[in-house]
Amino acid sequence: MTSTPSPSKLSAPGRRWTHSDFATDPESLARRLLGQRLVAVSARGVQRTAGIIVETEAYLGIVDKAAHSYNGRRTLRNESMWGGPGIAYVYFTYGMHHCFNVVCGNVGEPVAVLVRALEPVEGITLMRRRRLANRSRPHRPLPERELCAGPAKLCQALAIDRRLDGVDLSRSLRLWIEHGPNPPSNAGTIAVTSRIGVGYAQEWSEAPLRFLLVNSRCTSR
DNA sequence: CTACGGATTTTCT
DNA sequence: GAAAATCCGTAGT
Repeated sequence: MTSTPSPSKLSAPGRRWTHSDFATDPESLARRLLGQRLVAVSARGVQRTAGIIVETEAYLGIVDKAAHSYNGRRTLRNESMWGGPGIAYVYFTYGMHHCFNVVCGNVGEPVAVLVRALEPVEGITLMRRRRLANRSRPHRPLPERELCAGPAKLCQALAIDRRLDGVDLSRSLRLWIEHGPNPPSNAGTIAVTSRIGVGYAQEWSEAPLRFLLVNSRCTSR
């Protein structure tokens, strides 16, 4: 009976990602995050929202003109990019939006993966309420597939903001990743394209660093 | 379905 | 002072 491997030691659904799971290069992590579950708990610990990650982008750090840490740029805003594997990097942009990244790589290496879209799984009613707040009326009905179909949309739906910048995803009670029902070897269903919204990055704007689950209806485009 | 312009304010030059 | 890892509403195909 001891010779039977326990599935829970591999990637059992629901098991939380640990520190070492994040310690890999951004391209590998961007692929491996697809199919995994992002879970957020409200500040008072009551409301829980979650979704399956269906779209990611890798940001390669010092060499990557599209990365906030390009050329070693280190400021108050992007300090979390140096926090090491498993740290959340949440930034504010365009005067009104938040985006959520998972820092990875080696300790002190400013590389990360932007989570761009989720398939909603838990707390869908709450997600819809949050997404409809602060919108001009009248508005058209908001289909479930659009609740988290974009990096700022998912932050709104899961109430991720700068208060979660710098938290440790392997230890936080507010934000973490759980192993999804599918193993990372779902490579056949992954499409790769250039990254969105980084036209300023010249030759790096075309790099194939965006990853999507082809069969998902919840991606950003 | 695609295309475009405005919103809105932090952040860094 | 300018840009920003975006989104939404409107207009058109």
